[in-house]
Amino acid sequence: MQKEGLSPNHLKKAKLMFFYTRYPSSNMLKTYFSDVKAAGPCVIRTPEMFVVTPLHSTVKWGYKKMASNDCHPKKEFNRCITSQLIKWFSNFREFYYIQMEKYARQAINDGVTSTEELCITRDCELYRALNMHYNKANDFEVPERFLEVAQITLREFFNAIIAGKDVDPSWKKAIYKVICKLDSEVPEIFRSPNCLQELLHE
DNA sequence: AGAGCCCCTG
DNA sequence: CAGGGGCTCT
Repeated sequence: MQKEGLSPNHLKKAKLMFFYTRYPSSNMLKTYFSDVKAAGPCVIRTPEMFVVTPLHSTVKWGYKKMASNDCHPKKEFNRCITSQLIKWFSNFREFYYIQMEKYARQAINDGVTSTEELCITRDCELYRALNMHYNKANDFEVPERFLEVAQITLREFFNAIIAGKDVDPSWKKAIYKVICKLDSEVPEIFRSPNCLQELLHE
């Protein structure tokens, strides 16, 4: 019997999925986490349902109105789950990009001048940091494609910094725009509720 | 309005 | 990772 809400295993699964997709759509997430269920009616603790006093923000009033017109605990639950998954990937990206920038600056400080010198291999420091974060148990075979994307990302940061683009507060936006195009298909196995067992035991 | 993303915090 | 504010786009 699967417990309600997102479990530690779901988190682990999400992290492995990050190796394929950095920017999953909410619809995609819904299909890959369709096994997440609500335990029962009205157990969902969303901000909408907590709002009782209209003494504060108008935004909360809007939520309350929404809840009264459309009070479907199930839908509220799914909405909540989806946004939590979206949040997870947002956090994943944050870590990812922070590592990339750090490593790129470090390379520059170390005297690297050519982007050709920056390669992501399975034994390099950056890869180990990423693997430690998304695949801590190291029981999953990280797809080669991820290494390519990571390398592209690293070089993107490197070139931007070398070109002095980091003086612009929003200089990373351009990089994000490039990276979001590099998502690959997530293997079908991930749709299975028991994908972790299937993935890690082969 | 609502969904998302990012940034900064804790 | 979760919270919360700010900004964008639909």
